[in-house]
Amino acid sequence: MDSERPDLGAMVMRLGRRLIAMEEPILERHGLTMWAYVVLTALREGPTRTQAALAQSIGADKTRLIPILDDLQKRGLIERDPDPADRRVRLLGLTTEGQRKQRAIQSEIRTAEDDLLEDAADREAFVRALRDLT
Amino acid sequence: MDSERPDLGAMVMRLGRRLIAMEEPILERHGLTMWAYVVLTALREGPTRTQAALAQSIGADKTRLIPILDDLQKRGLIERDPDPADRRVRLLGLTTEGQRKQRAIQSEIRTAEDDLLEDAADREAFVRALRDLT
DNA sequence: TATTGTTATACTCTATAACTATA
DNA sequence: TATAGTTATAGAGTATAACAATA
Repeated sequence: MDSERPDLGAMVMRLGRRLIAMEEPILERHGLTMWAYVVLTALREGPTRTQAALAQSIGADKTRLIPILDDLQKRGLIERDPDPADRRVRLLGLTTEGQRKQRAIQSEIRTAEDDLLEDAADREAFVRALRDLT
Repeated sequence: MDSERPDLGAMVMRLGRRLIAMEEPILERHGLTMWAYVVLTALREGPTRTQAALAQSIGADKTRLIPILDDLQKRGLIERDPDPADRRVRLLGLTTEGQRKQRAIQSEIRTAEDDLLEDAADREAFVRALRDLT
């Protein structure tokens, strides 16, 4: 391994900030925050049974989720209904409109990512290694 | 490029958090915060002429730097003297002890990073691409 | 008047603790 | 009593604005 390179953490975090800066204008055009998009993307994998489970899966606190879910629900992007079997629990899922929106945003982000990766040799290997590590 | 993968930003940020979690115990053993270590590492590249320039080079606000520099100076890890040619300016550099400390920490971090990268195929390509992108 | 560094203040993000409703 | 969700509050981290020293 190359012995004279910046710390991995520093490089990765710098790239992360760059990617987020790239995504932000896209999200803003769609009127969503980063966390709201993260929620839509997590729900796309499949519906979630409790808000606490969703919070954990995206690395957020359950209390942080609430205003985000309020907004997404108000805008008709998610469903959030009490579980008839245990009315303490809220069943969460994407609406058709929510699915459409998530796909539209992700597609724009993918295009921008591919642009950015153009600069890198070994970009297929980069993405493979990234998947292995996460 | 693989069409069914998580967003690059999500993966990169997740890896970044993992790397930081890995570095934190090392830094704690040395009694330094992440930002203090970032400052030592930036100064290792060579002395800096103004605090504002240092702040910008590490992506921090100049006001955030001040308590960090206060602490590093008090502990004898950096020099911070008014420039005789323009006494508004503080010349910043590592002391011998500061250099020693930075090298010791970086070496420990490198060892831990190499452990973590073991899990990934294509790790040389990964690091190359990461350098290209940052 | 402009610039470097510093201090004081405000703002944003996040987590902790207390509360409501169900079980 | 225990748990899911919610609300209220407090803390950390960060940025903005005002200030002091020097040019």
